[in-house]
Amino acid sequence: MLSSDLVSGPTRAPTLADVATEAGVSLSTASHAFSGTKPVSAATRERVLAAAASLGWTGPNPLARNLRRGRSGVVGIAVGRLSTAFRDPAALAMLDAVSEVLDAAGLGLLLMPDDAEVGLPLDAVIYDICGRETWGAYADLVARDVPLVVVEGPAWPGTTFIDIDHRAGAAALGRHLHDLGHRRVATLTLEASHPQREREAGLREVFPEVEVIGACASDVAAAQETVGSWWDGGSSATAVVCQSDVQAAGVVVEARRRGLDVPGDLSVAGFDGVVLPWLDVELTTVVQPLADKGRATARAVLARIAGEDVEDVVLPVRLRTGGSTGPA
Amino acid sequence: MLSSDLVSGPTRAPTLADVATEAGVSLSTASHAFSGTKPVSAATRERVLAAAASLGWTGPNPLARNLRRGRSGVVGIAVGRLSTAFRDPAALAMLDAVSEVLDAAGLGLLLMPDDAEVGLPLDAVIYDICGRETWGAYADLVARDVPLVVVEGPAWPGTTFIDIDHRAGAAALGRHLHDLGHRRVATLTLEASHPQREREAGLREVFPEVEVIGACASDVAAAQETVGSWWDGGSSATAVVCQSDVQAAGVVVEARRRGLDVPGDLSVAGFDGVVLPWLDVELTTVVQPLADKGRATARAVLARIAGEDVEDVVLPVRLRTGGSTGPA
DNA sequence: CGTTTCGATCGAAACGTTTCGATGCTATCG
DNA sequence: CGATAGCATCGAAACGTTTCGATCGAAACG
Repeated sequence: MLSSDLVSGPTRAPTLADVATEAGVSLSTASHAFSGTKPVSAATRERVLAAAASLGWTGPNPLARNLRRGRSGVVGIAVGRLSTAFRDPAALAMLDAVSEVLDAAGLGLLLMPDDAEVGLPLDAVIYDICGRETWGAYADLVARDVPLVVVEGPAWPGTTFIDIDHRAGAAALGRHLHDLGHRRVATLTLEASHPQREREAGLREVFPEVEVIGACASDVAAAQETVGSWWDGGSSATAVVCQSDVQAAGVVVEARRRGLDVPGDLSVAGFDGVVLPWLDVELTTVVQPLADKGRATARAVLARIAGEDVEDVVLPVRLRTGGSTGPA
Repeated sequence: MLSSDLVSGPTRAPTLADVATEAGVSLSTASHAFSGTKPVSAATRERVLAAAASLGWTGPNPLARNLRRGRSGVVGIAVGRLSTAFRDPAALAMLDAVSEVLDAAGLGLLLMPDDAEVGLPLDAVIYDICGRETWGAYADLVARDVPLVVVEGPAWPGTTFIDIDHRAGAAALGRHLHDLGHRRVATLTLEASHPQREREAGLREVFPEVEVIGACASDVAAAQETVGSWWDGGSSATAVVCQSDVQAAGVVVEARRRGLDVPGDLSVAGFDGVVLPWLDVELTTVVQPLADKGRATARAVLARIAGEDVEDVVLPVRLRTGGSTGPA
């Protein structure tokens, strides 16, 4: 009872309509047999499944389903250049959590290099700030009414925010150093951005006169270079506060290269609370709940897609003292 | 001449049909005015564009366009758990190149956690082996006739392969160590996989009796632990050959922690040729053209999508000697 | 001036689903 | 026994494009 063309040419892939015909039921019944949206008698379902198998039908065409449903099942995540965005383990940890939640909800995660034209159907977009401030696609996405979730970002209208308490974390770190007797403190910053501004404000609650070494990406080599040329310029401090553990690691490496002992001659603090197995000192750092942040982000995405109202989230951080800071 | 409902309820987003009506042209003409598929008089185009602007039409609905075209514009890339897959800079460098080429072609890159059910419309899928051998979605994708490009993978029917010359690289590395006088050589491996088997074969061309320390992921901590317990078990060698620079870095770190000098007491070699700024010794390694590999992969994807025949690719590697290896 | 060619426009047919509403039909209830 | 409910099934209408083929003038040609 196979369908006609055994001598077929470039066989068109079978559609649900073909399956329905083969099974001798209507298109809608065939659909229900698969989706389970409406009840179908066992016998009929059997027949439909058999027809599908015999025709080699591989399930509903996702393109058609998407159009019908008005959903693509894909969430975009805007990152800068991939290799720089994910070089920091903190970004990865968060991405991991996002992916896990989205995956469980049957959604895919699409990497959006920063300035990509978005000709793709996205159900929502996550914008993970990494020291960036502008976003080429923002206006376009707003115009298209795509739900937007911004992580650690500036206040853009129409977006949901997921953030951490940068200021409190930085302030706690400042107090820790102050308690240790440090007075000449310098800081290595990220590019101007919301998290950077908040953290600097927190640090200045304790050290109003903190010196800015310079700004660089969250990258070991970049941090080495930036702090290195600062030292080369004759500057110094008893403690350096960084904006990521990766930066801090760069400062530690560079300090040692120059014969400085950490924490004997120099205290170094980071931010994030990631694990850097290759660094033989445990960094004093502000631990942020990366997995929670990722999950909160993903949950916000799901809620926004579902059309629910979503409240912004600010997650707490905590200070973890390690061996990279000591008495001044 | 604005359309009717100024007091509209939950306004349905305007469609191209609305634009056409507003502009007083047919649907097909409106479509042509945007896509440029067929010539349209300047005056008409003007009118259509104006109508689109006045209605706030944001361009063709990607879902509908995709269904019509039979393309989704999305390419999947199968990775394991994201955080482990991208912890190695080598994976990132390659991903970066893939993304760049795909992006230029207007395609998006979707991260596929390994065992995800693929209910999404993918134009093609990249399977980047990272010591993995099986692939849950493989059968499904083949059944759906999705073009598959496998990087460094086993020979699966119907897929295009992008590979590097593992064996020659490993053999060159072996000869280098042999020339330095090493005879007691051990190797840290990846999980059993095509690249691992090839590399081990290459190494055995020079050291048939090479001892296997153990298998672990390309991760500093994992490498430290694996080689550490091997040493703890009383084993030793004058040189350790690793399957990635990250593994090699782990071995270097662990060796030093135990008071071994590299390369004085122990030579360590890696694979990949990535930059690890925090490691103060330049690794002897097999440099693989990561960006080329990524570009070749992306080009293969594009060609397969276009329905062209694509030949498998094997890229050459070269030995780079650094300060991590020395006389036995 | 009759014929051909070409450019601009239009109508209609896909693309392959999901889902709304309607239609019988068989049990259930009072 | 008539009214009501519930189940299985069906037909048809979306979803919003792109594109094929046809039509209609006007310009170009001999």
